Amino acid sequence: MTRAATRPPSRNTWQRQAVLRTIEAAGCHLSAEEIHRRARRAGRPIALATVYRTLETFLRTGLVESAHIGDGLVRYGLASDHHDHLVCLGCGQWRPLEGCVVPRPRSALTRGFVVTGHRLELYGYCAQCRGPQGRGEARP
Amino acid sequence: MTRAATRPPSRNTWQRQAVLRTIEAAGCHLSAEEIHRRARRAGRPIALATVYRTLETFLRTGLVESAHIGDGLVRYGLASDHHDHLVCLGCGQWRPLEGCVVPRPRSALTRGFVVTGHRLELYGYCAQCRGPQGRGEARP
DNA sequence: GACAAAATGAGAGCCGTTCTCATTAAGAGC
DNA sequence: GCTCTTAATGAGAACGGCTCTCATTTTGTC
Ligand SMILES: [Mn+2]
Ligand SMILES: [Mn+2]
Ligand SMILES: [Zn+2]
Ligand SMILES: [Zn+2]
Repeated sequence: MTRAATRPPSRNTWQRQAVLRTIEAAGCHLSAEEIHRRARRAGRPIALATVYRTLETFLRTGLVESAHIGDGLVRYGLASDHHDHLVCLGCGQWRPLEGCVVPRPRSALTRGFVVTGHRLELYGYCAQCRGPQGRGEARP
Repeated sequence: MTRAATRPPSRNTWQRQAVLRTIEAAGCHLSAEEIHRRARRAGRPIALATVYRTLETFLRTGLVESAHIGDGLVRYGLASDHHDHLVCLGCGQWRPLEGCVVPRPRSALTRGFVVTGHRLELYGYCAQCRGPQGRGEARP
């Protein structure tokens, strides 16, 4: 028989390094295709499927976090200490907010429910999308 | 020339009634396909595209609200006053919380960003899933 | 009832994501 | 360094939720 499983299989490929570097370099969460495009531009041509697989791996590891904004794209970013997010309804930008805005809810409200965490997205419009005089079409 | 536009065009079809009745009858938010299935089972065969179009119309009207849970499906439910949600990491239950827990964020934190709304999910475990001794697998 | 156009049905098309499988190459062991 | 096992990759097909197209039906108005 062959060798028994020892540790979680994980190989250090340049593709994984490229994906991680791309995510680190970005100031906000990126879609898979955007990560693909940037990683590709910054180095060797990597396959889109590899990007997806790598992101999946990083999610399992806890290295990155993912989020659905509502436009059909999943965004990926470095997982760090807890923080809430600002989401621009104009351009879809997904950016971290400094710290946490949510107070511990009074247990009277959560009857029987033990709260272990939360996820908050603040919706609105960034400076560019609000524009000079403040245009901004609402997206429900 | 023809008559000028007077009011927002909206016709009262049995399909729209069926979709609304289905959503009202459900105690929770449903996916478009689930609404399609139920409406269909409860009456005449309605087209999936019609369900989507009707939901879009209801969203514009403000009759229904939509939400992404994170599994790639959009869920639709009756729009009511704003409320946050409790999500059980054990059973996936998604239930409304009385009122809103989120304070207006200090503008110092949101530099240049105009906040128009938010979405908050409190994660944790419901009474059943906490159980007698408190089992409960985490969902990232 | 006649009419204009909103709304529908059926299915093709779109697009982000996942899967398949032949090929490559990372890491363990020598 | 070389060999070997198999994790990982690349290329493209497949998948699935959603949207679009267009001929046809139906609504609301006159
Ligand atoms: Mn984040
Ligand atoms: Mn709700
Ligand atoms: Zn913006
Ligand atoms: Zn539960």
